[in-house]
Amino acid sequence: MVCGSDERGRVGGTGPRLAATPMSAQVVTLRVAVIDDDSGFLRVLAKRLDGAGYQYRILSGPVPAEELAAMKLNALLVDPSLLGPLAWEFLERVCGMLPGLGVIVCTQGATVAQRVRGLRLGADDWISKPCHPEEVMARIEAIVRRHRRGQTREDLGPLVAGELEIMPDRFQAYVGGESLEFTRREFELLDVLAQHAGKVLERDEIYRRVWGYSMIHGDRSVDVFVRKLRSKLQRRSPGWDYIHTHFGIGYRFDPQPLEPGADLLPGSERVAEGAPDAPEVEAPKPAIS
Amino acid sequence: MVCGSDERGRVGGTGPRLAATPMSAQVVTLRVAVIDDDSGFLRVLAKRLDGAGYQYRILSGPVPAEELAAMKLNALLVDPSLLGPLAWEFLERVCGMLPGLGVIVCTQGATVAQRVRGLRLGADDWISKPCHPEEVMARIEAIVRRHRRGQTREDLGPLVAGELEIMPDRFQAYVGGESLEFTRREFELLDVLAQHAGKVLERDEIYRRVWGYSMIHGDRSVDVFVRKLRSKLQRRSPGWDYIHTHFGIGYRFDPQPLEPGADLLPGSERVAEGAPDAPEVEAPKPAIS
DNA sequence: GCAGGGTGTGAAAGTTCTGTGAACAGCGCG
DNA sequence: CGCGCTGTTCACAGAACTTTCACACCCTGC
Repeated sequence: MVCGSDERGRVGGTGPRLAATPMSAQVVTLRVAVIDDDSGFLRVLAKRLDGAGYQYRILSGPVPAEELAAMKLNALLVDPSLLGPLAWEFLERVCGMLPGLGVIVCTQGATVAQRVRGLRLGADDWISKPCHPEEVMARIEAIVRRHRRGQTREDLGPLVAGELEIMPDRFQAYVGGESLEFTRREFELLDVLAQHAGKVLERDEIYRRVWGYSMIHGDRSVDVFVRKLRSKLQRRSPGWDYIHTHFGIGYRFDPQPLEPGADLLPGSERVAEGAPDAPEVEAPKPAIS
Repeated sequence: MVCGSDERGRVGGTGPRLAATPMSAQVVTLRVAVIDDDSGFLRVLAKRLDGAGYQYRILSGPVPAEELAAMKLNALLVDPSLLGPLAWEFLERVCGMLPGLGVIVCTQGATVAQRVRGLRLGADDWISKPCHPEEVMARIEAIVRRHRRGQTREDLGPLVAGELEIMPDRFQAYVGGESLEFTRREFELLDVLAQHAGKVLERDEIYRRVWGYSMIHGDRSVDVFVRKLRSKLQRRSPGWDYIHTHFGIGYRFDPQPLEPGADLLPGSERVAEGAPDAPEVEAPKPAIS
């Protein structure tokens, strides 16, 4: 059953929306962190960042990757020279944990080998000091732009699916005008799923889009929230199946009306498992759907 | 020459399959084009590109964006100095037209203003010559990696083979719009085979691509899964042979319609095949072919 | 034609994954 | 400070999937 749900579709809405940074700001406000301690460089750079209207934060020392994750950054500019010998480890850790973050190394006097290593560890760009702040800005923009590209465009218009109406601007979804009282995370999860309606999203992908960083192995948060969603959806919109499980992969949002009489169709009597004449080659295992 | 031999059913999509997810494909073959005429630079770069196993193409002059689009590239390395005054226009056009392409400018003696302009026009990186080829490689990788992140499998078009339609974004294959309910491994195996349609894949190679590591001697998993595939394929698409055995070697995916009269040969009297859903416990022994 | 190893098949045994209920921790609020 | 709400983590049972096994059968080489 290839989703016959044509009743999807954003209506209205315009500008792009970031997934990692669920801010609704129409104007693209980038969130940038700078790990550096060169006061002269910082001064001129800060001026440019202000001029561009970015939100930024200057950090003059190592910061745990978890903290960076909490900042919901778009880009990180870092001079590894003040991180000491742990710089490589830091870089690897940050890049691995925050695949959605643009990482730019900006330092003085690095060898080709060092630059290559940094880039291979996950850095997106490597700038050699001294450098012109405007070029730094342009590179930050290029990194962020590139990252956004390929990301599905999301717009802020309401999304209708089945009996459900998702309104991103209110962080809420409705059935028949009544709110389903989703919490923030629940809503974001639903929104992410609904934006990719019809497609199977892997757990890790879902996690990254909703939580903003990579899922650690064994985390069941996605499952738990899916249950919450299902529970609320089912209460307000029984008769529809919205979220389907794909074993070993993830979930797929695809509203489908449940046929009330589906189970009455053929011989109403339960075709017991012991049907003597059924060769039972391989029952059409009703995969979780 | 860039264009490889994957001129099969995959429709839509922007190039080779990615391994953004831990799915199949171990070897990621990037497709790169280089617009440059510096023979020395090209020589050493070509060596690196070969070493990395990339498919690439050297172009020594301007190429219309449409042509670049047709090459399904992952990245483009360009020296604007040989494009003359139209370089900026070219850059803007290419970047605007092919948002999925990573563009790296590599040229000699550019001013900060020029670099900034290039980056703002859409270039993803700007390298100053002279530069180390290894760094160029690392930057290409970084660009492509960055670009792939946050991307879903949406761009992977469906693959059509026989009556079968393989849809990577759903981890599922369909016949006549009906899902064959493949499990994850089954699907990955089918996908790997189908991507190399017509070619015989050795068991070990199949195993490595699907399971991700080397097969230990005596493992029959591939055989077992091939049986599952055949079973499901045969139920939904009788009349077609998809997977062929090559004794002592492995398997080959190659959809072939069965000729209705073919089974008249030996005494295999066909059980009524009228009902599509007939139990059909045992198909006429499929001669290994 | 025969022996030996490769392949098809069905089913049991073994793993991993998901649904679920509930405990636990952090936070803002009255 | 207790309370309600939210989000996270845990443990367990059942379901779904993989792997392993044994055996029949087929192919190839001698």
